[in-house]
Amino acid sequence: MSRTFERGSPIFEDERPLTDDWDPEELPERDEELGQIHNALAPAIRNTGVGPHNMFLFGKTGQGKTAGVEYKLEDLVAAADDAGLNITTSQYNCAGDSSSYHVLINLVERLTGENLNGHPMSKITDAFFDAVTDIGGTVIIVLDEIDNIGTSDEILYSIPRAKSNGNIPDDMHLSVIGISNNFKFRDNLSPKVKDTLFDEEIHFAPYDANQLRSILERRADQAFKEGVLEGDVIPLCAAHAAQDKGSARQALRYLYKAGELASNTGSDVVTEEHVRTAQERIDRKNIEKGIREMTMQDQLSLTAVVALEVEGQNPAKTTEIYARYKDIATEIKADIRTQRSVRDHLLELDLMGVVNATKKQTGNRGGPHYVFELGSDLGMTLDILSEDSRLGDAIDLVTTNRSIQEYLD
DNA sequence: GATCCACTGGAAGATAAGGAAT
DNA sequence: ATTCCTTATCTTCCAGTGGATC
Repeated sequence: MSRTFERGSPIFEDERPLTDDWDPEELPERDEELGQIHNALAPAIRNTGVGPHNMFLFGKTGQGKTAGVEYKLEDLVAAADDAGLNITTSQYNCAGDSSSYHVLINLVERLTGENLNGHPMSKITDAFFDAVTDIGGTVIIVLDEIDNIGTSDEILYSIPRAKSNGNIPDDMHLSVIGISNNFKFRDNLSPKVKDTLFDEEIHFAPYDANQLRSILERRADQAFKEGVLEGDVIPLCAAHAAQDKGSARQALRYLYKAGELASNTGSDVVTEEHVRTAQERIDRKNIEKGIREMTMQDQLSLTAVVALEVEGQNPAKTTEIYARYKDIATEIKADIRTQRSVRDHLLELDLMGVVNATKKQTGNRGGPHYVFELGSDLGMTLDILSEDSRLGDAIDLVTTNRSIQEYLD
C-alpha cells in the first residue's frame, strides 16, 4: 500500500502543546512553589537596596521547575518595565558543560559574543563580571541542570559573593538561580557554597495523578480536535505517570504517542488501547536506556532482584538479595562487592525507578530495613538483560531454574 | 526494662583509572 | 616514562534504631 503525505489531521489541532519546549501560560499545580519563587524575587522590584535572593530549585525531571522559573521571571521583567527598573535575566542550560569553567566561558560568550576558551580561569571570571557590570541594574543568572558541573562548583560561590568581593559595583545586584534534578548534587556541594546559596531552597515534589490530569486536560484542549479523546485516555496517562515518576513530561509523552498511534493507524479517535501501546513502547525504551547505561555492579544487583522476582520471592530483604547477587556474580565471574556496597547499588536502582525500595521499621528482628522488588515490567527487564552478553548467561540460568521450578510444581 | 539482633547510614580511608604535569 | 592529582567506587568500621526476646 502506498501512502501519500497528507496535510492536517483528524486527531491533532496543534501538536505544539504536547512537546517539551511548550511554555505553559499557567501552572496552578505549582502555586505554592511559584509563591516561594515570587517571594525570593520580590526584593528586586521593591528596590530598597537588596537584590533578588539566590535560590536553588530541586526536584525530579518534569516537575515544572524550569517552566516555573521562566514564568515568574517573565512576570518580574514585565513588572520591572512598568516600574522603570533595569532587570536583566539570562537563562543558561548547563547540559554538556562538565565544569564551572565551561559554564563561565559560555555565559561570557552569550553576554559579549566573545569566546575565551583556553584563557585562564581568572581572566574569564573578570570578563564575566565586566560583562555583567556593563549591563548594570539587576542581573539574574539562571543555571539549569547545574548538577552537570559536578564538584567544580566555584561558579556557585563566586557569583553570590561578587559584590562583597568587589567584582561588581555596589549599586547593582547579581544573583543566581540554580536548578537541579539530582539530589546528590546538593549534598556534594562544598560547605561554603551551601552557606551562601541555600537560603532559598525550593523543593518540587512529584505531581500526583490528579494534578497530572488537570495539566494534561489543559494541554489536550489546545492540542486535540474536539471529542477525539475517549473518556479514560487522560486519566490513564496521568495515573501511569503518577505511579512511575510523577513527571508531567512523561505523562505528556504517553498522551502524544497515543495520539500519534491513532493518527498513524487512520483512527479518528484516541482509545485506551492506543494509550496502553504507547505506554508500553515508551516504558520499554526508558528501561532499555536505563539498563544500558548502568554499571556492571548495578546490572548485577538488578539481576539478583529479577531472579528473586522470577521465583516469587519478592519483596526481599537486602541480605536475601545479596546472597543471590553473590551466586550470580560467581557464576559469571564478576567481582563480588560487599553487602554495604550492593545496598547502595540497590538504592541507586530505586532512584532510577527500575526497582522499588521500601523502608520498613518493623520486622521479625526489628530495626530499620529495606525490602526490594522489581519496579519495571518483569518480561521487559528479562528481555533487555538477556541481550547483554555476560548477564545473558545469568538470566538463562534464572529462567531455566524457573522452568525446573514449574516442572516440580 | 535490659539486652539482643539484623539492619541502616555515615564517615574515613583504600584502590583503581584517567588526565595533566613534569 | 614517571609522578602527581582528581574522581569515582569500594571497603571497613561503627554508632544508631527499634521490635523481639528474655
